[in-house]
Amino acid sequence: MLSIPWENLYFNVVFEDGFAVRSFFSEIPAFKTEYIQFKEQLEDYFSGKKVELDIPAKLNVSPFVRRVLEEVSKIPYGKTATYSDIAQKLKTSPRAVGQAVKRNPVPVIIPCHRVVAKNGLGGYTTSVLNPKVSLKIKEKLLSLEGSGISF
DNA sequence: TACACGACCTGCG
DNA sequence: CGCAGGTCGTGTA
Repeated sequence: MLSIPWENLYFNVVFEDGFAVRSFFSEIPAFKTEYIQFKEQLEDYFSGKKVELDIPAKLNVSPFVRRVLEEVSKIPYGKTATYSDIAQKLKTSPRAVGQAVKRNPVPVIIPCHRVVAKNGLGGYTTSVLNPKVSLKIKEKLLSLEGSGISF
């Protein structure tokens, strides 16, 4: 487990057998951070260094969601893709993609914040926080990566 | 099986 | 602008 401070929040990750299984944002640190392998990598990321996160995750999701998240993982640091881009690659619909990324158990580690709507930002519902705050997080993650998005 | 519901998109007025 | 209609995987019953 670990909790890393960022902005006025904390980013928390749950590990099992060396795999990330769940991550979320919270106002209060959810865990007492023990030493783990990926702490420094994440701290670098949140401090604004351009690091491609490389953290193994164990996903307990449907085959379809897995395929979508697989595509999402390919979006490079600082870039974005639209829901319909991904839909086209997987021969499905943008809405189905939206549902799939919504079920991403490990936000940030699988960069679902890089998936945006064609006209706008799209949504973001990870964490225990309310939707408005969540969306703010998405925006800040994108600007942290310097995606050059202005809304 | 059936149905309602999206972190969407497109076309029409 | 607004809005209907299309889309397709999921959860629930």
